[in-house]
Amino acid sequence: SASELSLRAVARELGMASSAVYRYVASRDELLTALIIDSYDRIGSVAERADAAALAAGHDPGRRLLEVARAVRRWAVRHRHEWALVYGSPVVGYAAPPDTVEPATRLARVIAAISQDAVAAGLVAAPAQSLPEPRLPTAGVLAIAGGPPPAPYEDFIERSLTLWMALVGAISFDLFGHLENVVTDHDAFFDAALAVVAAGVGLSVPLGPDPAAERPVPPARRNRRGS
Amino acid sequence: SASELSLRAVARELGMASSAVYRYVASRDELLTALIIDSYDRIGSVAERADAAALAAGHDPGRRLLEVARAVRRWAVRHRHEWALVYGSPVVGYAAPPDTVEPATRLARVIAAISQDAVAAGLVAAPAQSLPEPRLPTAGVLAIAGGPPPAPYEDFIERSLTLWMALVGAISFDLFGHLENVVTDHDAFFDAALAVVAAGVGLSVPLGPDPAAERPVPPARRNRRGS
DNA sequence: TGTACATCAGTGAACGCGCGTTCACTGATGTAC
DNA sequence: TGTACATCAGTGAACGCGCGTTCACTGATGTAC
Repeated sequence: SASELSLRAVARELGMASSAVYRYVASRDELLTALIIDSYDRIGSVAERADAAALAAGHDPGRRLLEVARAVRRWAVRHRHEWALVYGSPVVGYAAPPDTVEPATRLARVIAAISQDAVAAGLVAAPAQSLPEPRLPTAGVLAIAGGPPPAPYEDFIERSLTLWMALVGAISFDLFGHLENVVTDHDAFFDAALAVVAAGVGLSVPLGPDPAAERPVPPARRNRRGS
Repeated sequence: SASELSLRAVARELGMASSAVYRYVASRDELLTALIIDSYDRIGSVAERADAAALAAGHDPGRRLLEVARAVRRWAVRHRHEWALVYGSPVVGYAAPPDTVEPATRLARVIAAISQDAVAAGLVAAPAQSLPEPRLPTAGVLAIAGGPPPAPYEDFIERSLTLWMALVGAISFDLFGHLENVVTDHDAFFDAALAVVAAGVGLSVPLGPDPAAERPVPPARRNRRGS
């Protein structure tokens, strides 16, 4: 997908000469970095907004996770190139600079927050088998999580990270074509896979008749300023 | 990674003129197809051999899954480009022909066989919450699985597919750099994540002190023909 | 209000590079008699 | 065993293309007096 993201292709998309791009970035690598940061930020903000909406609607952590996962997947389906840019094969000559790290964590933070809320609310089954010592998150991740989780959830950061990883993995797996001729309904399978992984983490994700169908489609509002 | 797999790059690697490659393939796309099929086949055969060895050693399904997952991951780490070729971002102008489908299923078949053996051996906890109807695998997948699974494991194919998807996802996530500065020990986290997902599927994967360490390293055998 | 000059966004031609693909060719190996 | 010819694996020059990058440029907008 790197060729769709060439400097000349971006210039073309913007309707300018390729040389004009150098007014804004110093090189192709800098352009790539800008595109990567922008994509991570968009994904992060989609996740944050979906969770905020679910929270405002009074949903429990399981349902929040489902809503966030669906929102991120919807974005990925609509922005395949950007998704592949950040979560697909690394671009060959390119090494992501440190500026990309923070935006990349935004999605993970949303998942982590939902997980922590679930633990705090007593909704998470204590793990049947705790992951063995030693604990694996780096100091940086541990700091973000606000220190090690309370017993008997000592390994809960590892479980949260697994959830995050599986979410990204499920979206990529489908987007990159590996569910073609494997599964009949990609949306339904995504929900199911999320529920399976979440169960492994100890979280319960609502299944079955699409919860989105619970709320009837609102009538078209033609005039947002109308009473 | 497509640029490392250009026709000219492959010719260079082989020490021949780029035009000589046309003696063997008709176009770049055909070369790509050959490389993809070869990679899928290697991955499949690594998985099959690892499972056969684990089976011969008398291991239970959980341990077999762990051994297969580790073997596939080890291969992926050593053949990053080939892994990215099949499981990374799709190559832009390229559509995989039907010949690639069968080799692509080999890894999935190994995972499915382990899952089925686990169910048959009564080692799988009946799911707390069954995935809702309708069933999602395509007719082709159902045929390979030997028909719908017995109650109360009706949704077991979906669960198996989730395991397969998460395995690929975990390997890619690490390989593509998303665990950098997230986790201290990538090997240990991989095992842990596998165990978490497997738990969601109902399978128990052995954890803790590396089971590979149980068997002492055999003394070097210099002469395989010796008594 | 008008003039002179600086700033700034964008142009278009040109460069060298690696790519996929073609084409006429070469030289070694195999087969026929 | 020796000669004549076909087959076959691989060569190397050439093509047109899209790429990243440079450079001197143009014309519109803003500022100083």
